[in-house]
Amino acid sequence: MLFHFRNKFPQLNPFWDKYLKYQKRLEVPAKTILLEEGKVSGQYIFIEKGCVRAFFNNNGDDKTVQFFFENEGLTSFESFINNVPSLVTIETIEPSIVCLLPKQYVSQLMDELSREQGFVQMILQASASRQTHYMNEFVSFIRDTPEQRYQKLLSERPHIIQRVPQHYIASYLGVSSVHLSRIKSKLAKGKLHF
Amino acid sequence: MLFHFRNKFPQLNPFWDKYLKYQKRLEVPAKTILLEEGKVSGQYIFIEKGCVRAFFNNNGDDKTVQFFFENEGLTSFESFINNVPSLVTIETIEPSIVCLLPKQYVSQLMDELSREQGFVQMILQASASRQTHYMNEFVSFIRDTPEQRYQKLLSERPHIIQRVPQHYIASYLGVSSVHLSRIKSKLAKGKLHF
DNA sequence: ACGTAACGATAACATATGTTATCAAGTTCA
DNA sequence: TGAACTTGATAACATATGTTATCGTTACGT
Repeated sequence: MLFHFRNKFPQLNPFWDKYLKYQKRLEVPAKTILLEEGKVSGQYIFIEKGCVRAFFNNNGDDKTVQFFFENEGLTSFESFINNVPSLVTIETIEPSIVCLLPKQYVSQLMDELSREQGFVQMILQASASRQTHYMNEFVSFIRDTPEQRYQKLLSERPHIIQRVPQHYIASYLGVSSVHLSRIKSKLAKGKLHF
Repeated sequence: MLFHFRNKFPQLNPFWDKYLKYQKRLEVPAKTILLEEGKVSGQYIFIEKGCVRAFFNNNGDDKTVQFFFENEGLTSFESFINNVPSLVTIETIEPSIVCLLPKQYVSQLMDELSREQGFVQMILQASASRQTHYMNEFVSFIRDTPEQRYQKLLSERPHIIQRVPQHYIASYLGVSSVHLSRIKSKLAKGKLHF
């Protein structure tokens, strides 16, 4: 969220910069859990290098909700703001370097910013955008077949398919990894018209 | 959104009340479209009587996203805030009485409120809650079978099943109306163990 | 360097769900 | 009142997707 703001409202950069020094820079291996489902989020996470996913657990298998890459920031927003247990686990996919900013500083920063002109408008817009994003994901999930969703991913966000193991992508698309294999092989055959 | 705020922050009631007089009260039949997919939302909708649904269209058939009843307020949030085309259509299900507050007044009200202490916190919390709601819907959509989702609806929000035609419920659950019939008949049989 | 785990493809089978068509009951409206 | 529409159930069939198991390849830790 924070970084999202930063990109969209560069005039506020001085405020962000004041808090850079409170970030804890951490080098972690793949499959490191940064926030566990059911725990309250206590820090804002910025990805300097690597990638992570957010997922929730269902019995043994899990469903991936979103992927994040370099220069993106994230947290379990609702958990962070409302002090409630997070619905998702956040876990690194690759060995990564992350910067963590404890919640107390984020709150301080928010307080400071809230006295700036136009901040409410900014918050509202950012919230609305985030909501649009989730809504679009949801709509696509319902409207499109897994095959269409895979093709969209392939054309619109190919870096995900390149970097993320296939079973995570399968769980993101909402199918079993076996079925994703089927989809891929079907698409591959479609191209071999010689 | 507005009414949601009102319930949660009664100390701000005086502000809301100032704008009541700008609301346009409208009596409309069932199947009246209050906001069309693709159009920009220009007003906040409050339901005095009746019920409405939000849905998006896919080819001919549509997918219901949410139901709203008496004393609830709604708008296509992202469209309203960011002046972008709405992803959903909003339509009455029953003959209803709705109150519409044009966007300009909502903006004015927001400006006024934004000077109040704690408003930013309130906005953030409300955004986070809304996000949690959609996330929960999404999670349930993925995690639960249509049958489980129907049973949840039955136990947690029975008024929906009582008042809303079955094919809307089917589209909300993400199945065909035929399949919802199957689910219902299966559940009915399960109860007849004599 | 070796053993183990992770990853991905494929086959065979089971199940869930969609589609189309038909029928019956209830509602609405001219 | 009667015709048209809405709502809901059911059957028959087609398709999509899940599950389990097997196999080969690659990556990784000790």
